[in-house]
Amino acid sequence: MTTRAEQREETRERILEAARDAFSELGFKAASTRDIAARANTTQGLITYHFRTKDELWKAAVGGIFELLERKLGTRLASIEEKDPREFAREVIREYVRFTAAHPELFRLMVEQGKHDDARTRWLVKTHLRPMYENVFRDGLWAGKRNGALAPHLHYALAGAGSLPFAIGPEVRRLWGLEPSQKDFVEAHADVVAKLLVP
Amino acid sequence: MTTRAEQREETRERILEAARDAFSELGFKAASTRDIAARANTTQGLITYHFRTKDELWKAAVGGIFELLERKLGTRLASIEEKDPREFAREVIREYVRFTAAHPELFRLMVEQGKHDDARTRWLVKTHLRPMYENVFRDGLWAGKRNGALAPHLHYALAGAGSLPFAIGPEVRRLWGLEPSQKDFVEAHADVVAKLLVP
DNA sequence: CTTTTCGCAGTTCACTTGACAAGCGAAGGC
DNA sequence: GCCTTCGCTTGTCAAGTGAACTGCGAAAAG
Repeated sequence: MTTRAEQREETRERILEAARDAFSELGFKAASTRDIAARANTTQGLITYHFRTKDELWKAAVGGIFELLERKLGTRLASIEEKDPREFAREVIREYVRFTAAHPELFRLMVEQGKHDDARTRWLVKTHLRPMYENVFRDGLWAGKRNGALAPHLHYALAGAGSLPFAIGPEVRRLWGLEPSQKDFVEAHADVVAKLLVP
Repeated sequence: MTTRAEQREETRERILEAARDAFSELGFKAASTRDIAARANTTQGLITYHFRTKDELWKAAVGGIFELLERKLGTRLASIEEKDPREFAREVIREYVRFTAAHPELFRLMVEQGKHDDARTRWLVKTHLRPMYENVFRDGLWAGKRNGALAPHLHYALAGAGSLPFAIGPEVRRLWGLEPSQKDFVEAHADVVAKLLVP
């Protein structure tokens, strides 16, 4: 016995999850609302009903990812207990790598949107990227480090080095015959990146 | 006074350049042949005439980028003269970063295609990524280094860390107010990445 | 029990997409 | 100089595309 409100919320969430998959896989334009509806086991008309336009569906879907990220990554970083500051920094970086390994959609979306300078990018930066940078990175990851002008370079070095092999998993499999989702690979990559950034 | 063969080659090249822009900006599916035609100042029918299908146009366009890359990057790396092996390695990495800064399409295409495991990805790996990796990276960049199992991790760390801020220029501008195409930024980033990878 | 609400599927509409076919007109072979 | 070749434009087609507008049936409200 599900009430109407529950039912509504459940289908909305089903559509959002399908949209997250489709948008991060294909990009905004190439992902069709009919494809998303099919992945969510419903029809295209329902998407219009719940989200009015494709643009609002995108915002809701992407917003969902980032909220999840900020929650999960935030609590993970807070749970690290380590006295040696350098080893602490390394473990924070390892946690970040483990995270992007489990959620490659984030990096895909960042690259996909960061290429353009449209309304969606502006919305993404203002609503999620800037707050996430300020909370998670500046006040969490780099907390205490006064690296000043080097900050942006280290920021993108970490994001790029840590996320790339997981974002392009199919290519890694084809080119190296390795399975980037396997725990061995994730841990090895996390350790390499951590030791590169904190020697 | 242009001969027919010259004219033909010139328009083909104009279309290919427009296709390179469009494909790396929008991805394969979202880049329409009509848009590409408009960028090249012609009509859509002409693309079908010269390349038959969108897929063959993509192969020709992408192939062109990689050929340019292999030539340019290869000669750049060969021109470095430096006795100290560690400083040599750093300078090689700096050259690589300068290169991706000037050609962000490469990284965009890699991420765009590396997400999928379709016929295009297989073609890309077999025709360009594997040869390029073997010639430029294994026998050029990492030449002599026996890093064994670490090779793939260092490979993606360099590619990701070195290329990301240039691939997502618009985001860098919005988020940090920096201009990643400026020489200062490129050199600073090249130096940071070089010193991270070769301490 | 009656009436209203509303989550949802089906259909339609204007428009874009890749591919193709027909025709034009000038360059090039004879 | 005539006629063939061929680079190129235009028109057309079927298959999608996003958005809107139905109508129904069951849950909720009275």
